[in-house]
Amino acid sequence: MVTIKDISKACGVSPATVSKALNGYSDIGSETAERIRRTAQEIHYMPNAAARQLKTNASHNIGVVFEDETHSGLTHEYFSQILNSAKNELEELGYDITFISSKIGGNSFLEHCRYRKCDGVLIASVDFHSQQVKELVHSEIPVVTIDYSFDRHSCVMSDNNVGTYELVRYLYRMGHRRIAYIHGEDTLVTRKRISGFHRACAELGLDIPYQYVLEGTFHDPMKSRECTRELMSLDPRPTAILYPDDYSYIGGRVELEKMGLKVPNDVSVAGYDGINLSQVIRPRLTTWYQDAVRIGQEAAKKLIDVIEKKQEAEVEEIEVHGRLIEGKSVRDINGLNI
Amino acid sequence: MVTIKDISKACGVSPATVSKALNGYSDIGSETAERIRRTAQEIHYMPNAAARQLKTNASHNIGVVFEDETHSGLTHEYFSQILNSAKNELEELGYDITFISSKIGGNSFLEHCRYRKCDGVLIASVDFHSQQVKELVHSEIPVVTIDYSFDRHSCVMSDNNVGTYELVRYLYRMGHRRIAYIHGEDTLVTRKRISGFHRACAELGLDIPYQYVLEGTFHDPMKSRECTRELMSLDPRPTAILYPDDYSYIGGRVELEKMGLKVPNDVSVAGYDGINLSQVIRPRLTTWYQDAVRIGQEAAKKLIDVIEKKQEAEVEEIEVHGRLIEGKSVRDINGLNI
DNA sequence: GATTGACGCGAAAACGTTTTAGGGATACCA
DNA sequence: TGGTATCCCTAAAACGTTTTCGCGTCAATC
Repeated sequence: MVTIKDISKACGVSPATVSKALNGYSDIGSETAERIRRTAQEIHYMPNAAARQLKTNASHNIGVVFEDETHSGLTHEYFSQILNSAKNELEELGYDITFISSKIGGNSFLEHCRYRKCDGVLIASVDFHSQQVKELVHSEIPVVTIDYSFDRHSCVMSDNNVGTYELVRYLYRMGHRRIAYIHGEDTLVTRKRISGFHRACAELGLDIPYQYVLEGTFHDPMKSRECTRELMSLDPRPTAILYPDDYSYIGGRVELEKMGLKVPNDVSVAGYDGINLSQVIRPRLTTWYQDAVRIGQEAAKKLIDVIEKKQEAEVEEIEVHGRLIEGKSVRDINGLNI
Repeated sequence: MVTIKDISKACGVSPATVSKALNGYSDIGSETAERIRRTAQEIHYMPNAAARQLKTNASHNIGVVFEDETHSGLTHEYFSQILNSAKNELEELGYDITFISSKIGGNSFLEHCRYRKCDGVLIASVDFHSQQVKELVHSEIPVVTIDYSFDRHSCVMSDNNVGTYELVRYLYRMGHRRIAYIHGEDTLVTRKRISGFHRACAELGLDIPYQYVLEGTFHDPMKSRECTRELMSLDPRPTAILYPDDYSYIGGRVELEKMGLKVPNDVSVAGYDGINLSQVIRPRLTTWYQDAVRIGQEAAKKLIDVIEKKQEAEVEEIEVHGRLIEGKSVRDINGLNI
């Protein structure tokens, strides 16, 4: 392995000088610095991350907490995209990422982070109420969360309130008045969405019966099949259903087919997320697109920001705007007597 | 930060003794060792990974090379599952994983690995012909590949030859004789599958016209739409189509619907992979299940094996068995005059 | 000619571990 | 008694960096 000493010998200077030259210190003569840099290139010098970390106490390593118990973290298109985009952004900034699990270097997220000396942590797709997560958030390590907000910590999420608000308004414009909503389990995101739902209903003067609003589960086709069946056995039936996410709709759809109902002729539907899949199935799904790529980027940038100017990087709740994707899954029933 | 010295002071022994006790060396008295371990627990000692790595030259860190240029790595269900399962297995064995990119610590995969001192590397879902990958494979770093095989290196893949072989036989049993095959781009996996296809055809005495075998692209619904259209405009039409993977079928399906053809009444189809999605759509897809979880596990175990007994860990090509998932997408046309 | 400041560089300590080589007890054997 | 084996433990060096502090040189200024 080629070290700083090899360069120092080759150039006839001290190791200290090499280190400084390579790190761009100003107290090294410009031609010396140039010579050192050239030599480093030539003999393929590669700094030793461990040694550097030992001295500087900075690992240039970002921990990522993704739920893996349910195995829904990495195989979840929305979260995968976020992770992928955060990863790209972090690499751009010179940081690696390490998956944090509670099994390594101790038995909690925090201990794993300490063991690897993560400069910061990104938390997403996880049970935010768990003791482990709380412990991590309240530790000395900079943290940015995605789709959840803790006091005194920055977070990134999409405009959930606006999303359902606009979806409802869209359905209304298409003539729908009996709008059902299967929402996700109780999380901050869900609460914002429900609030957007009610806000729109209030503004539009819609009086939605409580049976039309059901608690489902995110990313769970089976649960949404149940809910769909329940909704469609009400009298009167809803003319449109809002699903908690696109993937859940896939389940609901099976149930609708089973009942002999066609989308959108017999019932209109809309999803949430705007994953690729939703635009590949037929009819193309009308849905609210969450810009997962931007969410990942913003989270990464904010985290680095917090790490680098620790003292006072502004604590903020970054909202990433989504947009309506108009598919073919909502029927215009204006004028029809339904 | 609490170090080995704090323990040594608290216990009145030397740092060396602490280190040995904690690492289970046999030349430490049992009650001393016990006392040291207890103290370590009490004051929440956490070894410093960087310092340890600097001394031992082992990082307990595994590099993972996943393609991200096409962004199909992390959002690809099959590969995500492999990654997730490899990650779990590696964590079980005390290893962390780090995503390797060519942007950090130099400008190639190899340099990044060296910078982070990865003990080994897992390569999957990547252009195996690229210079970067070759350089990495031929370096001093232990490597295990997934779905591709290099000389003198172990690899893991599923029984691709058997997969298509059995699919064809299944279609044959269901009465199909005009079987079309859209395969993936030219890779080792594809070649094995094509060979399985022809082997079955030969055994069954099927004479498949060359127009029935088309080169598509893995995981690309659009490309498979094209191919589907091409196949269905042939005369005579195939009665069954084998797709390169489940996800690709989603595209083909749209084209079939557009042509007014129903699955499986008008045409039978089968996929490959057995991802969740394929069992959630209707009709449920008949497909060959690749055991991504086992693939990830085996790859992880093999890699650690190579790392730990470097000299002669057996070089092997590990084949993970899949199985047929019988959905509803293939019609039994025995006796029908088609 | 003396003083000062800027500039360019190096010595050495430090980060927290692991590991080698050996030292002091104690016990056992001849 | 002396030798030797066994057991427990330690001193100290080493891993490859970074960084503080100070030193020498040279030019400019008084």
